[in-house]
Amino acid sequence: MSSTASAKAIPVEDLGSAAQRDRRKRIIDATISLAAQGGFDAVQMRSVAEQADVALGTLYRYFPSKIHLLVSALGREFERAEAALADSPIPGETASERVIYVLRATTRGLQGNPHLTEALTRAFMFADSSVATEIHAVGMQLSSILTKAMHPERTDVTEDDVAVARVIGDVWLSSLVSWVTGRATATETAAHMERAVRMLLRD
Amino acid sequence: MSSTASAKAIPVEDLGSAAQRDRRKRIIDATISLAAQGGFDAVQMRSVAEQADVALGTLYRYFPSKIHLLVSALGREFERAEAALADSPIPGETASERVIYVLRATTRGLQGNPHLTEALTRAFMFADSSVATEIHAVGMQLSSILTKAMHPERTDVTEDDVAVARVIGDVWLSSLVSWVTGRATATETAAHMERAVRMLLRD
DNA sequence: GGACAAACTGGAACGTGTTCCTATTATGGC
DNA sequence: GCCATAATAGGAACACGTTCCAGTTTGTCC
Repeated sequence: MSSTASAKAIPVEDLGSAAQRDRRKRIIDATISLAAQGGFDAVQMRSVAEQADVALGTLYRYFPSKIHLLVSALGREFERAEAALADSPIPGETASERVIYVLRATTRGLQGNPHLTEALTRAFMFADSSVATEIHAVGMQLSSILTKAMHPERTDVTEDDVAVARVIGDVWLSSLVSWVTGRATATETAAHMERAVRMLLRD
Repeated sequence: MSSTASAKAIPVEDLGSAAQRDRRKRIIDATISLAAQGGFDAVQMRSVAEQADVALGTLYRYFPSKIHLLVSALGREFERAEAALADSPIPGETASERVIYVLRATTRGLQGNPHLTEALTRAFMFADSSVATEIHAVGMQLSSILTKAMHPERTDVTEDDVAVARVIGDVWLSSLVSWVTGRATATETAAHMERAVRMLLRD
């Protein structure tokens, strides 16, 4: 895994035929399935290609590296989480209560699938600038989830809100890394995150 | 790079002979030299062994994986930074001013050597529980640097101080990752960190 | 100094991410 | 339907982290 994979991934929009969109979907399905089963190490490019019923070269045409592949999978998982949260209003009287609720819900989802979380988190932390597009998408999703939890009614957010959301995101990521790498328990992780949120959103 | 390197590194204290301490030093020297030159990818185990004038098997006896090696190098760099800061009192009237000073100084040091920083940061983020000992040491160093900046006079620190220091450390790490992976400029990184510190230490 | 164990050397070998090449198959324009 | 082009299949080949082994050197105890 060199960190200098230079080629770009094929954007989803450029996938002309239905067969191509289907291949792409099969590839990400295979990725998530393998990751959920055995984590980062189990997502082997040959296995993904085989399970997606696609040649190795084709896999690399769609995703120029294992990291691109996993970060794209992360994006899809985030979309799911965002959609699930949008279904019902977020409970909680204050911003910090709502943010903690969202973090708990999301983290619970992640911790229910430790291998998958490990694989996706590792990929995210290892990604370099060649994955900037995919990373940026994920960052926007996270920021959107958090600012929505802070101010469910507002559609515009202040610069300060974004800054707070970014710090919370930072803490969340660091905690996630500590957890997936076995340096902290789920309980410790949750406690640390909630403490940080209360420090940042004193309401 | 499998994430399941199981063996333990040889603790420094267990290195009996002077020849062994010297080998260990040569290995870390070579690691830092290669990392400073070409980053994570340039730290190739064969190159490190060759430059340290040591057989590949011996390198693996001292450091059971590339990650252990780089995290140990990070520890040595942190020791240097901590010693440099201990030399003179930290300027600044308030805790946040002093913390920002320390972060600026440290970050400047890191950004003066982007390849080295990239290599060490990547390794830190990728480390799993088999590197827990080394990681813990680095975490303690960082925490100590930050709490000292917050309260230069005090020798005891409260639980709250440690929690704040941990959050600042989280933000610092995330920012560092954004920077080394080319997703944020040095200026953006610095601004984000300082903003976070002011949010956390309102003094 | 000799005998034994531990450490070291040099290098082969293996796994997995990545690249590359050729033959075959789908796709779109006429 | 037919051709030109692109996309895919299948698989060899390469790079680097890691493991392993046979032989040699170093260190320790008597």
